[in-house]
Amino acid sequence: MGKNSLPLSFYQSYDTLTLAQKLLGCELVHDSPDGITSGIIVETEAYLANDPACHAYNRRTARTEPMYSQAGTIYVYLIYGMYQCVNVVSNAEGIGEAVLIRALQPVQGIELMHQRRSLIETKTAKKIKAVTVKELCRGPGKLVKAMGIERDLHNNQLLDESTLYINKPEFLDFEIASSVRIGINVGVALPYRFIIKNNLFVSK
DNA sequence: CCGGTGATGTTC
DNA sequence: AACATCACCGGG
Repeated sequence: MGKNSLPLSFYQSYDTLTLAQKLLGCELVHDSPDGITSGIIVETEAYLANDPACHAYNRRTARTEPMYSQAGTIYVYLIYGMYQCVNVVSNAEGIGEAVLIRALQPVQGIELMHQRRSLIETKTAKKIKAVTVKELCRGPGKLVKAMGIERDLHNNQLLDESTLYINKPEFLDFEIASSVRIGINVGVALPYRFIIKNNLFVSK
């Protein structure tokens, strides 16, 4: 928390495709009761209002309503019954767009991230094999688990008095590469995925 | 490869 | 009320 965190005006200053790139190199921080965890954002995807892969595409419902609120709002959703993903809402109020955070390079609270990732919530709660630091936040479901992001953050804002916020860029000198997005069936040709080129913490 | 898992949106 | 869909992950 403090002077390094991005103000709402930052999220409001760019269109969604630009914001998805501007967030690369910034530090996502979660100040939870268990401790602080954080990581550099190394991979994002943009979801636009005219984009069939976007949850808010031709839909304005209870679930997608936060996507229509002001930029800097947090959109968390359940996917495949088991995993949560976190998005930064973008663009003006009334336009349903967001940026999905897909991978982090862990910085703070790495031990806590390991603890959170070490169990899966099956009936048996059996242990999964040990993960390396590189694997801790490599994927949208994994990073939400490692960061301890819960559904209660949904529809909150990324203010510095929030428990979840984003700091100004830690990395400044890098190249951005773009590609098609992962795991979707529509809008497959759109090059709306952005990564820090040559970063080892990007997902496959 | 393939199945687990449950909310959501759409259709009937 | 029933069904198809899904911005994922881990086991094999």
